[in-house]
Amino acid sequence: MKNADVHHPIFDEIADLARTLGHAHRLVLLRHIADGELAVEQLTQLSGIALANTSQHLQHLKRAGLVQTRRDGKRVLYRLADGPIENVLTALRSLANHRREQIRELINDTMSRPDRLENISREELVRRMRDDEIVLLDVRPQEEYAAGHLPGAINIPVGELEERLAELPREKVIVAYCRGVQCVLSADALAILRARGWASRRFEGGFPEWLTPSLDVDGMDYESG
Amino acid sequence: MKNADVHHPIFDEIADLARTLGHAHRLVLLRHIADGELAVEQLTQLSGIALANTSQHLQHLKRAGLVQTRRDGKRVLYRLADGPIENVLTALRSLANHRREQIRELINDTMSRPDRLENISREELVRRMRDDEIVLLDVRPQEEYAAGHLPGAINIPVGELEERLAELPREKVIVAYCRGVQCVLSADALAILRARGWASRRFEGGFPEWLTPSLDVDGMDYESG
DNA sequence: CATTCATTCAATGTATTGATTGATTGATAG
DNA sequence: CTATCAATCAATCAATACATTGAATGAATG
Repeated sequence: MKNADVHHPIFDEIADLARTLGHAHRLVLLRHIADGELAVEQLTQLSGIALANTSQHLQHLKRAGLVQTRRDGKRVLYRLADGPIENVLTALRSLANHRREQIRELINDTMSRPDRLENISREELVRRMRDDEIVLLDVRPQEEYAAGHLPGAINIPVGELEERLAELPREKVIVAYCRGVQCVLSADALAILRARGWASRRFEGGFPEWLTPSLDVDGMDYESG
Repeated sequence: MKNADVHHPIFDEIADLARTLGHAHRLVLLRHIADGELAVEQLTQLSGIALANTSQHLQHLKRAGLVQTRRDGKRVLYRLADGPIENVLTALRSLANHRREQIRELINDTMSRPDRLENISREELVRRMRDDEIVLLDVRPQEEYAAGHLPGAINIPVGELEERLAELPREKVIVAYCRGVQCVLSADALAILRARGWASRRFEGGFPEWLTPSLDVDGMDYESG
């Protein structure tokens, strides 16, 4: 027996639908439209999306059968199509909230035991990097990063951190590091990150500790083999 | 008052989630995983998706928090994460079904009055093209199409129609045309399209009628202005 | 500790998607 | 008929997403 039923075109149709919902602008537009019929320009004002762009997203929604239109003089009014559209939006929203809460718990775990757990050991670092639970953040100046850094680390100097927070994934724990124990860059970074709600920790030893594996590790050979 | 609350990051998070569901492969994988823990290779066999590709999609799902993993010997087992995931899938599926039914009604409308409505008038054609309800299909050979065709028409010669059906949108009525009343190409096309479940009609006059506006039109001037 | 198996990573090419700009269409008012 | 306003189209560019390939990792087995 082949697995023919699995390639059923319904999966493509559902995927198309989901992709249509896969853009914040379209979700915003849908939400407004759900409150009642609106013209394109009203929607641009409510949403702050540029006119032509709004029009394109609206037509995407129309193609997908999620909204319908009618003309009223010069204006084109958009309304929600019938069908269980709001169910889908509600379900998505509640799933997103569920995830948010889980992340919040993670943050609280970390923050309720502030200093004991602020530092992360090398073993935990390696393990959780492998399991993709954390993101390594190198907060040293760009030149130092270029000269060498921990594998997988992304580089955002502390000075630029505030404005580049968008580059960090919301659902992971951020582990910041800098030049080592005596360096305060990563501590500053933690302050910023925690103020903005990220779960964050510190790899205290920084780049130097990474280069000297024998300090607190038992039998792993990195460069000696 | 600004519309700041509208740019709430929750919209981005929901959009990310929706995009994750926006690919047929991931939906297929999710469906299988929902039946119980499965290893990557089992999933490749059930789904027919290439190994590395399966792995990538699975990791996409994991990043999005929809599945979780554990190791069992050499294998990595994927299971559904908790949270209202199945609600979302159910809601999406029922919305997709709703749309399917609407399309089916449309088809039945067309097919139950076969000959009366098989032909589409020029006015109806123009109006429904404008409202984006139909897709114009030119089934003549590629050279004739290149020499001139109706605005917006796509060209698929009848001979290639079977294998290129995927290029046609499922949710619109297909209007086929060819060289004119005495030409049977578009009639053949209709047979193929209807057998595959498309709502389809025929612009009987074909390309020639389009070029001679005065035949059955009242006051529109096309090339006489 | 070399081999094998399951999975993941990394790199590449290609296709899609989205934002932006300026031109165009459709409907109304003067 | 022309001017004006609302909306859409068309074209372009940058960014992203996917599939595919071959290499690399991690765990078990002999």
